[in-house]
Amino acid sequence: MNNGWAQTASEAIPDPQTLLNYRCASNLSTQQANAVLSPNPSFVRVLAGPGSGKTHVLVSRVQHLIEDENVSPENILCITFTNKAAKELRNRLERTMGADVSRAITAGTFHAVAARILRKHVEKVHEALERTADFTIYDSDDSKAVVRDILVEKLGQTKKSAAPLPMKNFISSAKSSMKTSVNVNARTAMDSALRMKARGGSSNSDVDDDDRRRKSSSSSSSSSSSSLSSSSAGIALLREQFDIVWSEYEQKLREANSFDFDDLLSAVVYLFENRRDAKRYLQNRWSHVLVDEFQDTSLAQYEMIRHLGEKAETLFVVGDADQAIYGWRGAEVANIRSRFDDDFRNAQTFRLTTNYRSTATIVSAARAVIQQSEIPSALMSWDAIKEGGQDVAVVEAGDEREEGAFIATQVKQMLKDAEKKTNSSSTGGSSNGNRDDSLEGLRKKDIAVLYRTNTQARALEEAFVRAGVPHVVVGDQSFYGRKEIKDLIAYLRVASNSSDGVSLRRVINTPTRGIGEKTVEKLEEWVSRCEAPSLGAALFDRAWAKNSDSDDPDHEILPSAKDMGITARARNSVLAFAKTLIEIRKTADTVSNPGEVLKKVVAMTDYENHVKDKDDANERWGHVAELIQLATDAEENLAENDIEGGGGTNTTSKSPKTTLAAFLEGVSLLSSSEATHGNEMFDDEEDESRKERADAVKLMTLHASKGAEFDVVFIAGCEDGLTPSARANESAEERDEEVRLFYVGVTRAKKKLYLCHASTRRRFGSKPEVRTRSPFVDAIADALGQSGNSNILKPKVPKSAKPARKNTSTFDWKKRIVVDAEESASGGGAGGHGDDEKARRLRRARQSVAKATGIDANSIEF
DNA sequence: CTGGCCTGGCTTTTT
DNA sequence: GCCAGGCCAG
Ligand SMILES: Nc1ncnc2c1ncn2[C@@H]1O[C@H](COP(=O)(O)OP(=O)(O)OP(=O)(O)O)[C@@H](O)[C@H]1O
Repeated sequence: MNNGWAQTASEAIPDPQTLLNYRCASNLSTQQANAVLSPNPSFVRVLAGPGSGKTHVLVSRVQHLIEDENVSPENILCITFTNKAAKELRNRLERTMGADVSRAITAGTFHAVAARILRKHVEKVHEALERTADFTIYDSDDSKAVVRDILVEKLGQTKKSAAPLPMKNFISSAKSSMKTSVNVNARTAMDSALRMKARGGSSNSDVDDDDRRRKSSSSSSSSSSSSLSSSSAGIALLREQFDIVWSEYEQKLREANSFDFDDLLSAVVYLFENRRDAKRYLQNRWSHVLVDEFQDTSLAQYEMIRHLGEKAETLFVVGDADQAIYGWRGAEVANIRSRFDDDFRNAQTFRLTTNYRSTATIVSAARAVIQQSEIPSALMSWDAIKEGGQDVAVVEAGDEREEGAFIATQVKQMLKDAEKKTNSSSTGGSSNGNRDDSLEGLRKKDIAVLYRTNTQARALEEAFVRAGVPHVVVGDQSFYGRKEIKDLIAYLRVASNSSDGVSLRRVINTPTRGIGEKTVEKLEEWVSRCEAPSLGAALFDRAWAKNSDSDDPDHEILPSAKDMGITARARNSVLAFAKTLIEIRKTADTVSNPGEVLKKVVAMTDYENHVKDKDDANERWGHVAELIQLATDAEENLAENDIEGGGGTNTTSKSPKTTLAAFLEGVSLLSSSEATHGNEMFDDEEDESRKERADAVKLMTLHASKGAEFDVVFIAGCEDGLTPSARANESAEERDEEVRLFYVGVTRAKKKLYLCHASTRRRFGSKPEVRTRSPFVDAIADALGQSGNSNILKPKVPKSAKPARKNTSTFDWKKRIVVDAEESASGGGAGGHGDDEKARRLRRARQSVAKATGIDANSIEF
């Protein structure tokens, strides 16, 4: 560490010649190069608008550290907002610096990095956390299940009246608004959550709405947006419930040797606060820390960075307060606005003021949007370098199907035009200066359709399938949400961590084996009677036996039926289950490939038969096969991501258990990996067919689009009440977050932006509702309309865009294909009575390709 | 205990 | 228009 500590920004700037050389070599503006080259030790904050090259600067900084400063890649930690972004960052580094480098740096989300830290260090804080290295990560569904059980068991609610989701969200708010939730009592947690809600984030009326509903279930007043949260009665009731739920929830997760998402961060912060040795170790390990999208960090995340950054050579954070869109889940803009500056007194701030991404027209549109903020943003000067033209279109459709049809047809047309242009190989841009609106060479992956709510994806996807345009729904959770997938994952979880109660209970009677609800209840009573730490321990590890002499080879797995308080018949079923799981666990302990373990699970449980009973047998079995494939491939991918591997000191050869735990961690944390699959991942690949498959139009939420960019962007559902959401309308902060969200969406577009809205839209399956155009679109129309020649196009929605054969074809949602009425009738239940194996496999393959390519399943040839 | 059929509640946004 | 939970017959 040299003495350059107290440098001011201007002193820190490298000499002009170096700067110039560097700029030329790496394609950076002066502003950007200044940030990139800031000498170590450096505490840098880059504040800049969309498309100004923040991520570009962050990547360049990494490159600079490695190439010019001789920093070892192992010592670099990059934190991104999504797993997708982490992967992209790795890809970019791989392209410029090779696979060895990109593999050696640590890149991941806060949660992924926290999980890795804990795998190695949790047991150092065992006294407080009571977790071991093979802990399970509970996803939202798992947490919800835990809360539901508590509501039913401890608060005497029925399964139906219980509303676990708002309570779970409230717990999550509490956790993300504190530095750490470890050892915090219910009262403190609740106060913290309430403060966060009051500060502006999101509405907290959900919890109270629920209480109200339960109390007076007859009145279905839907228009009640008045928040009961401010009423002391509401608070009191909530507090009463929360007191019980909070401590019970924490207890249950401890018993299950599990962390929820928020716990991962809390646990790491607790570790840093209490174990200097671990903190030092990690500070040394990652002496260079870089964080993208810093405006959306929570307090716990900020703390993680603060601890790691204390001794860092480089602490480099990048963000834009105008793009903060996660206030509703506890992100605090103050982290980038002021906290960073306050805590790191010698921090330098760099600003970037050029937008390299979008045309001037799109930049103007974006400006018009952000000016809608009620609490004005400190919008910095910010200019486009790309000349503008008629780049923004407003499209009105009759309803959501027509909207989808328009988008899909328009996409198809643009792709066709682009191909024509490319083929006729026009010898170059007729001199129109900086204006590059040619969509020549436009590829499907350069097009995105963005929307506010996930449900909108349905109509849009249907339109793309009908039009035969290949597409991916980014962030689609549906695969991991499937019953058969959850079942099998639950088996793996129990094998990995037998304390995992949620998974054990899911699996104990799937496939059904005569262990019903009553039996499970009795088993639980038995577990507490014999003071075993968990049901899993009692069933598989003889934790019911008082004497610990379990080495006796003749010992019984379970005691007598009488001791267990169940019938002999039930005991037989339970014993068979226990044996099955012990066997599976043995495999998991010795075989390092998760796919092999899965195969064992399927074999031991006769899962194929279980699946074959159902009518969607082929479909389901196909998913099982897919999961096995995924798990089989996982082993090699996981090797890349080991944080302790490259450090030099600890080259632990990975045990099968570690590999399995890592695979499961991946499943919980990065279920959006599917999306990455369809992206740039295979873009450099030789294999043309893979490349072809990776090229698809992207459908995603506005939230998921953060950080990305596309030549052509469609924003669907630009209607008041949807975008902006009617549910984020209780405070200026909430409304402003909607403004910023739309701003993010608009600024994803490089060349063309289509703002689509429907004059009527169906909610659920009911009657179409009349909708009005979003005020955001009005603002853009006003702003662009004034600027002389109207830059707004108004394409006609062609009537032919409507699906032609409305009555003869239906859309099969499970398979995502259009099914002809006749064919589906004659094809029977597609169950394949007389089908020989070959035909069945072919059909399955067609269906999965149909989804990825958008081609009608029946027309696919192999 | 199991499975099939019926009902109501639901839709912001995500690691 | 979907899914989880409830209800009921075997
Ligand atoms: N100096 C430069 N010259 C030319 N193009 C640049 C330059 N810097 C960045 N770009 C390009 O501008 C685009 C936007 O860059 P980048 O994604 O890094 O911006 P960002 O600030 O992270 O945006 P956002 O805030 O929207 O995520 C990219 O396509 C990038 O290649």
